[in-house]
Amino acid sequence: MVTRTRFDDSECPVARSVDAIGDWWSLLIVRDAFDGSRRFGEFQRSLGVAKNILTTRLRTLVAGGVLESVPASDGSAYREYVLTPKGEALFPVIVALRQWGEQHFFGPGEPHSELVDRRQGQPLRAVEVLSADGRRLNPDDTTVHKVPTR
Amino acid sequence: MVTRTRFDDSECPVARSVDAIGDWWSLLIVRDAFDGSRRFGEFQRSLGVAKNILTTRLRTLVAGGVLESVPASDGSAYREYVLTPKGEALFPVIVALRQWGEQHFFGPGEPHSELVDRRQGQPLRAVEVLSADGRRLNPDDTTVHKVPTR
DNA sequence: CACAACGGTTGCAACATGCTACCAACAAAG
DNA sequence: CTTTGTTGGTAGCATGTTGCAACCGTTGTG
Repeated sequence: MVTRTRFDDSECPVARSVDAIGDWWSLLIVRDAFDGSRRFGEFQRSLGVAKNILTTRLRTLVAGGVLESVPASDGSAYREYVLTPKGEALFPVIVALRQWGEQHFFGPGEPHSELVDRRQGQPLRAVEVLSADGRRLNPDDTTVHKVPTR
Repeated sequence: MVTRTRFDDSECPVARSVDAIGDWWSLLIVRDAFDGSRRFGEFQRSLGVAKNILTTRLRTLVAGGVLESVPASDGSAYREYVLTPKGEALFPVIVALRQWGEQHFFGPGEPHSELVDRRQGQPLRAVEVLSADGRRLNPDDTTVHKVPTR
């Protein structure tokens, strides 16, 4: 086969997550959904993606339980795509990716969109990995317990 | 053109991050690097990826400053691939993805690999998004400041 | 020196991506 | 109610990318 390799049966949660999202477009769709996009046309204009691609990605995300297709909120006969709780749980992933990008791909004065705390208008604190008792962990402070392949 | 669309000039940091990583294989390579893999063959066996794919992905990651190619630590003439500081900064992204996967893609008793605190052997605390003053933020508590497109 | 392991490269065939054109259902204006 | 524009797609095509398998030089090993 030459289809893209699937990871949905991996015992590694990272692999399954990656598989469920599907591709980068899907992740940017989720980003836009966090940012308030709901309609097909909104996603299309914001992303500049071809409509057939957007169609398949939205379908995949709905099938994967990340998005949900609901009747439009303005009473029209169209439909809208909104995040499910499972989709909303991707928030830390998107924020972490955003912060990584901010730190490494923009020059000091280079403008970029910014995610801020709505209540105070302040940028967010950097996402951290913490131990059960609250210590800040670096990669070296952790280790992976592999499950025996049986 | 039919090349995959690039996002490296987007003003959105999420898009640039996504573009820099390249594809899912690359992310899994980074995951394995956090898990201690260093050699070409280690990545290849762990991922089961075709060698030509692995070759190009490693090259892309090195070019993007995520990995670095260094002389092998065992004194042999081979080379190894290790994370740069920029690559290590992806740690929260991987952990967040892992936790999302754990929560949504495994049955209660289904076995999966697990990332634990090395010192105490305990699973990690869930990654959270916090405001500057430490409040836990949900997606609705935040808003994106878009930069004018000029 | 022989032989295996390592780290690739090359050449396909199949699939995915992206573009453009097309189209049906809906909405708004007249 | 008819015209016109918007919304949300589908269909077809050219090209790019993926994955497999075969091959190959270099390095380590007995």
